[in-house]
Order: sequence, then C-alpha cells, then structure tokens
Amino acid sequence: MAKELAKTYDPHGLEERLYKKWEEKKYFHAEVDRSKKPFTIVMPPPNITGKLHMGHAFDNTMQDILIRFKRMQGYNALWMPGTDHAAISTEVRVTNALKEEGIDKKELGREGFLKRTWEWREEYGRTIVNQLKKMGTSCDWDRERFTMDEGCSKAVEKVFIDLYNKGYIYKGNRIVNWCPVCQTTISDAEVEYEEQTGHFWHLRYPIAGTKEAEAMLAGKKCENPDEKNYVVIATTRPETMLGDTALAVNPSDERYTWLKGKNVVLPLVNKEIPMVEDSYVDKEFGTGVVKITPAHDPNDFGVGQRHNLDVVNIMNDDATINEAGGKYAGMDRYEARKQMVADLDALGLLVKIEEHVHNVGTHDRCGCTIEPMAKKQWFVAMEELAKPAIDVLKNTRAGIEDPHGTLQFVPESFDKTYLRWLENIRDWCISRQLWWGHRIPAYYCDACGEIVVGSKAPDVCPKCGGTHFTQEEDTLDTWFSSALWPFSTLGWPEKTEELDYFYPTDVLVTGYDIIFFWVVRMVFSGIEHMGRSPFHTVLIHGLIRDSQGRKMSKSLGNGIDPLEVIDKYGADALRLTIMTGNAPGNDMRFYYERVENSRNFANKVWNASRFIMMNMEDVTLQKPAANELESADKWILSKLNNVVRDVTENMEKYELGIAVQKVYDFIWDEFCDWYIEMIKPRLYNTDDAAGKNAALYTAREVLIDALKLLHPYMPFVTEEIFCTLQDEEESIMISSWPLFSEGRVFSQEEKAIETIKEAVRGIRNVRNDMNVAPSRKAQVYVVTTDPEVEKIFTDGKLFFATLSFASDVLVQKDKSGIGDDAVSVVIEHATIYIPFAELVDLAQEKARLEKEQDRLKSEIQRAEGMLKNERFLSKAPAEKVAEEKEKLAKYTQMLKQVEERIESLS
RNA sequence: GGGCGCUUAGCUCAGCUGGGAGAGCAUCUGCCUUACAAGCAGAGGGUCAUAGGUUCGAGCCCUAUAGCGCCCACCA
Repeated sequence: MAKELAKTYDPHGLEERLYKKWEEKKYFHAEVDRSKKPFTIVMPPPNITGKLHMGHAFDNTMQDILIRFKRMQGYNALWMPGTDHAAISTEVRVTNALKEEGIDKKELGREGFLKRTWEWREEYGRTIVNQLKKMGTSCDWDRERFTMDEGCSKAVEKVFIDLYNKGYIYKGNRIVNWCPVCQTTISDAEVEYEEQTGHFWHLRYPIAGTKEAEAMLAGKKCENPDEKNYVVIATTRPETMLGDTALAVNPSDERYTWLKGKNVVLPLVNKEIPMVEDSYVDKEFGTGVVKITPAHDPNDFGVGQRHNLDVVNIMNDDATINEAGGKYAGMDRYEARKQMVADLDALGLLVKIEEHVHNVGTHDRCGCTIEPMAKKQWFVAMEELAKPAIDVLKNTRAGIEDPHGTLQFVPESFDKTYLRWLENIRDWCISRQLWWGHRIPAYYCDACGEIVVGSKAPDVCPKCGGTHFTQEEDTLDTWFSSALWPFSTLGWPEKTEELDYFYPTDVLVTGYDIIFFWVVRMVFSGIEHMGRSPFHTVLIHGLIRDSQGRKMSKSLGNGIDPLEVIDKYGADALRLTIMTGNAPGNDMRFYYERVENSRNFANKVWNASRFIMMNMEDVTLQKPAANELESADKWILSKLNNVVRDVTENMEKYELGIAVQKVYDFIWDEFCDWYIEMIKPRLYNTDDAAGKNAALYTAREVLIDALKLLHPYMPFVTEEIFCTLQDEEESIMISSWPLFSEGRVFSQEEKAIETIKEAVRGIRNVRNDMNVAPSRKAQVYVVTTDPEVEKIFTDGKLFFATLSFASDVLVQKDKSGIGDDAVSVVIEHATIYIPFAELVDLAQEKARLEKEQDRLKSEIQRAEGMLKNERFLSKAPAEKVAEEKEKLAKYTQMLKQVEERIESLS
C-alpha cells in the first residue's frame, strides 16, 4: 500500500522537513574517496553582513543544480560553503551600532572593537547561512569556513610573506584612492565612475620676474597686464593648485616653445615652479598647459616622477586642507575651492569658467567622491603575476596545453572582460586603514624604522640590532583573503588530503560584476601558490532586475526578497523561475507571474504523480514482458530516452536553462497531456490486469526518471514524490542519473503515435470549430488502404477512441456505411469521418476542405520548387533532399484525398 | 575614446553546431471529461531593427547603419 500525497501541492513544511532530513543523513557531506572522481565547487562566500538577495539566489541555485547533477552522476561532489568577513562593510556596520550606544570606536580601542565585531559576527553572521538553506542548497556545511578563521588567516599570512619575499609585495608612496568618509584606501576596482557636470576654470599663472608676478606677490591686481606674461591653464579642481609643483606642456607644442626653461609663480602659494615638457599633455585639450599636482592625480604623479618634482600633499584624511595650504588650512576641499576661486578672481587671475562634463570617481560603498592621494601603502606588483593568468585562458582557447591547467568562461564573451582587465592591470593597493581584517604581518623597528615581514616580530632588528618592534596597523583588502578561497578552504598551507584530492576545483559560478574583484585574483593566486588554475570553468550569470528592468537597490526600494517568494510559492518555484527564460550571462527581469507558472508546474508534477499512485493502490507491479507493452508505452519510453540524452548533454555544456525547458516540456506535454490520457482506458479496465500492469509500470518508470532529471532544479517536490512513490526512505538526491539506453529506442512506435496524435488534433479541431461538447460522443471511421496505418489505428483503438471523443472507432478500407453528413479530417494515408448528422453543414464542410486544399497546394508548390532547383539537389545534403521528397509525396497524397472528398460533396 | 551585448507575437524572453519561427503571461472560444480550474481542448497574433553580402538555403554567418543598454579608460 503506497503512501499518499496531499491533494494539492503545498511547499510549506515540506521543504523544511526534507532539508532537515538531508542534513541529518549527511547527504551533503563529501569525504576524500579515491575510488570516485571528485567534482568541486567553492561557493562565493557571502558577506557576514549580508541578507539573502536575488543575486545570491541566482548564484546558489546554479551551483546547487550543478552539484546535484554531478552527485547523481556518481561524482564525489563537494560544495564548499563559507562566509566572508567583508572588512569595510562590517566595520561600518559595527561602528554605527556602537555610535547608537554612544560609544566612539576610537575610545574603545582596537582590541575592544575587534571583540565587539567578533560578537557581532556570532550573532548576525549566521543569518545568511540559514537563508541559503531555505533555497535548498546542498553544501557541505560540516566544512563551512570563514575568511578570518584560523586556517584562512594562516593562508593569508603565508601568502603575504611569500609574496613579499619574492619581491611582489612592496611598500611604496604612490597615488591611491582615498575615501574621506570611510577613511581608508580602496582598490581601483572599488572605484565607480560617475558622470558629473562640473566646471572648467581657466586660470592665469604669471611668469616669474615679470611685473605681473610682482603685482600678484604684492597681493594686488596688475594694472595693464600683458597677456604674454601669463600662462593660462585649465583645471576642474582648482583647490589642488596648492600642491602644484610644475606646469607642463607637450614638447612638440610650438605655441609654448618660448616658455622652455622659464618658471612661473604659483598663485596663492606664491612660490616659483618650473615649466616642464611631457608628452602626456594633450595639445588639443584645454589650453595645452597642464598644472601638475603629483600628490593628487595619478597622471601628474607620473609626470612628477619623470621630472623629479616634489610631491606636496595638501589634504588631511578627511579631505580638509592641511597646513601646506596656508590660509586655506582646515577648510573642506569644496569650501577651499570656492574661496580660492574668489581670491584668484580678486587678483585678476580668473579668465573664465566653462561648464564641463567629466567622470568623477566615487566609492562603491558609500558613494563619497574619492580623493586621489599620494600615500605610503602596501602594494602587490601585478605585471608578472598577471602573465600566467592571461596565458592559461589564451592557451585553453587555442587548444594549447598550459602548465597551469585550463580556464574557460561560459559564456565565452566574458573572456574579453577578463583579459582586458589583466592586460591593463595596475599594482594592487592591499593595505586598508581598518581594524576588522587580517593585520599585515610586518613589523617596524622602533629604533631605526626597518621593516621586517614575518609571522611574528623578530627578536633583533637585522639593521640596527634594536629589540623593540611595532606591528603594522593596517589590515589587508578583503579580496586578498577571498583570492585564496579555493585552496585555503581545503586546508592550504597544510598539505591536506582534501587539497590533494579536491583541488583544482571544477566550476566557479558568479555574476559578471565580480570578475575583476574576485575571479581574476583567484586565478593568479591559484597559479602562484598552487601551480594550477583554481577551476577550469567560470560560469557567469547576469543580474536579476525588477519588472521594469531596473537594478534592484535599497534606495529604490524595488528589491524583491527571495525569502518572501519562497514563503509564498516555495523554493522549488523560485529556483525554476530563475533558471528559465534567460540566456547565460544575460540579465533577467523578475515577474511574479513567472513564479506562479513555476509553482503551477510543481503542482502539475504533483498531481500527475498522485494520479499514478492512486492507480497503484492494491496492485503489485511487475515488470511487463516485452510483448505486453503497447505502442504508447514504447513511444513514451523512446521520448524519455531522447530527453535523457538531450538534457544530459545540455547540462554538461552548462546550458541549464535549455535543459530544464526540455524536462518541463516532456513532463507537461508528452507525459501528462498525452501519455497519461492514453493509458487511462487501460487503467480503468478491470478485465485486463496485464494491460494495466504494463501501463502503470511504464508510467511509474518514466515518472521516476523524469523526476530525476528535474531534481537538480526542483529538489524538494521531486524528493517528496520520489520517496512517496518508492514507499521508502531512500533519497532521490543520491539516486543515479538516468542514462540513454539503446533498448529504449522505438522509432516505429514514435511514428505510429505521431500519426494518432495528428488524427486526434484534427478531430479536436473540427469539433472545436463546430462547437461540439466533449460529452457528445460520435462514431469515428478511419478509412485507409494502407495496412500499416490500419494496424496503427487498430492497435491504438482504445485510447484513440478516448482522445477523439468517439463512441466507437471503425477502421475500414472504404467508405461503406458512412453517409455524406459527416465531417472529415485528412491525415497521411487516411481520411477520418465523423458522422454528426444534423450538426453537419455541407457547405461549411466544403469550405473547410477547400481551405485545406489551398494549404496543401502551397506546400506542394514549395517542395516542388526546392526539388526543381538543380543547385539544391546537387549541394544540399542527401537527407535534406530526401526529406523534401517525402513531404512532397505526403502532401500530394493528402491533396488527393481532400479533392476526392470535395468531389463527393459536390 | 575603446570593448561588449541587445533589437524575434500586445508584454517579458528562449531559439544550442544555418535546413519550414517557440514558451510564459495577456487576448478570444469551448469545457467542472472520476490527477490537476494552480486545470483541459482550441484560436488569433511575427516582412525575426534596417540595408547589403556569403550560401542551394540566413532569426542564426559577414559588412555597414540606426536605436537602446552595460563595462572599461588619465583627457587636466
């Protein structure tokens, strides 16, 4: 006696119950097992500050589908989960929480702050994990890691020390992106450029030694100034002139040859600065003269290095002007700008102000305008490290073996994004002025300032013999630790079994927005420290947008909470929705209507299964003998076989959306709408136990395989049905993936059923046209002289009758016994008659047939046209030509039947 | 300025290696047919952005154009 399914599909309760069971049974857990092939995915670690959003849902659904698929295929599948400490994000959040308690972070001190942050992490850092579980993710939670746990921290420390010893990490004074609000450096990747309309101030700098310069130095406006004694520059940021240490022109700019070797006097600061020549200057832009501020502009910094210019930093960390700014010291950068422009105007040095559109760098977290500043920071020299990461992808694409493994992006177009970034890479600023993070393992000798890098402070300074050291205050960029994630989570730097067995991992799944931040850095880190690319495939997905195509964002308030969707429709429905109707790498819009459709599909599967189970009550199924299977059974087995092959192929090519669409169509259209309807007469016939057995056995077998194909996408509903159907505790998630089987290829039966379907569709059509209620049955005559077709309809009589609303089906060789008051449907090699007597309007019937006649004629014309084309015959593949010939014969034959019928009506 | 992508039914989108255009939703018609009205059976609706080209054959490949979007970039 089989267990029963509830009448309506309801994901509530069911999903939680099954997830708990899976966890308890340790189905998610993978152990090293050399007898099996590993398949590994590392989860992009969500931030501990995070709350599940659609991006996570997308990301993790894809990973779960791949992992479940591979697990069922017999791989030792490991999905490595964990969380990221999210340096800035967490620090800001905890700082604000403290603020609300009236506590200042600085008063609390580093130790106190870190203690609070760990506590905070314990309390809130689990939210995201619990939410991920609601999605059905089959991660190995026993192996869950955190970027700041002991092992990961060790890996970070070792990598830092190794890279330093190899000369890749250095401390240098360079331009960094400074966030005045967060009061820390950020990397180039964290800067977002925003187009803003600003101003272009044209300013006069007087040449040294002229009366114009004298006047200015005296703080006066020059009387009758000579324009030739001024150099006019254009700038978008006048306040930075406080740090100007030169003016530059292009060496080939003849307009300014006469200035060569001269000095100008820097207004407001009143010091002489030189004119230099540098090809960086664009002659066409502005006035062709550029003020050079090495401390506050990356390009100017380069010019400064080439010409040995001083670097004058004019700002404090909060972007107020520092003491180098004289009377402007203490002012905010924008306030100073206003004041300075006014002062310049008073001195007669302001030529004009133009409107100017330019890109302004902002911090992607707080939105504040970034201040480029020269600062002493830690950097990773990227050029050498980037090379093998570029090669591994290029070699993979070229089919050349690479010592570091293989690497491909899916879809392929993201190769370019990856390569462009690596090929134009700049050194990576890794130090952050934060407390929450991995503290840099560098120590300064208190006596001489010597830097010693190591896991702990040395006993003696190698330079001066000093014995007191202070550790670097700065911490590392969050991505420095995430870059090591594929191997630090497997135990590196220890030589663990796991590392040996599961590394390199297989697929990395992530959004295209994270390629620069993370993927690039993992690849070069994996190659540098492990000698192998950390994965062979990067599967990229797009963004989920709202129904209007807008990015989901907090400020717009248009975000859709995946948890709400799950509450309402279930995780299965959400998962299916996310995976369909979207090409890889493309963004998708989110509609509740689509979730509803997914839920409806779950309900469909549910009810079809329920129907089969209802019929299984009080029956002991037995494997039917080959000759007990009807054509319908063989047809559905054959169809299933094809779907198994196609779906597996698609999934192996990461075409997850296409794969699930095929499963969906198979279950809904072929299995539910046709096959189940076809077997109903056998199921209800109590006189034919063998027939019922064959039908039910086949239905159950097909259903089970279909559920397996669907399981990676909709794990819960498939598990519930599978277990109920099997009446045992075994789980579908550890069952084996269906295989294509030669024994299930039945081409003849496929063709036979297609013939019957064509007839059924024709009959339904005329009945619909004539508005005949299904309850009104009629006799159906199949007239054919083709013995094969005769057999098809004789064999399938029982279900053909049901599907075509027939009171009786008569298969015969001629029209004897059929009156003219019948409607007719022409299919290949057969004409079907339904005598409806009083319902039939012969004129209407004739018109309908004439329409069909026209259609067939045009089909014939088309096929004939192709077959008359010499070049088609000689160049097209033989099978295409044969196909056209077949069609021509078919339509010609059908046309004949239609014309005979029209003739008989006249 | 460079790179990438998109333009297919009223709407949102699929269409994998070129071989007679699909789905969901919406619209219309008829059905409570003993698994499912979260359903069933049907119907209407498309010069696949435009212009050329390659090919026996193009939504798909090539070139150009237009519109939209995204990413990158130092034009002060």
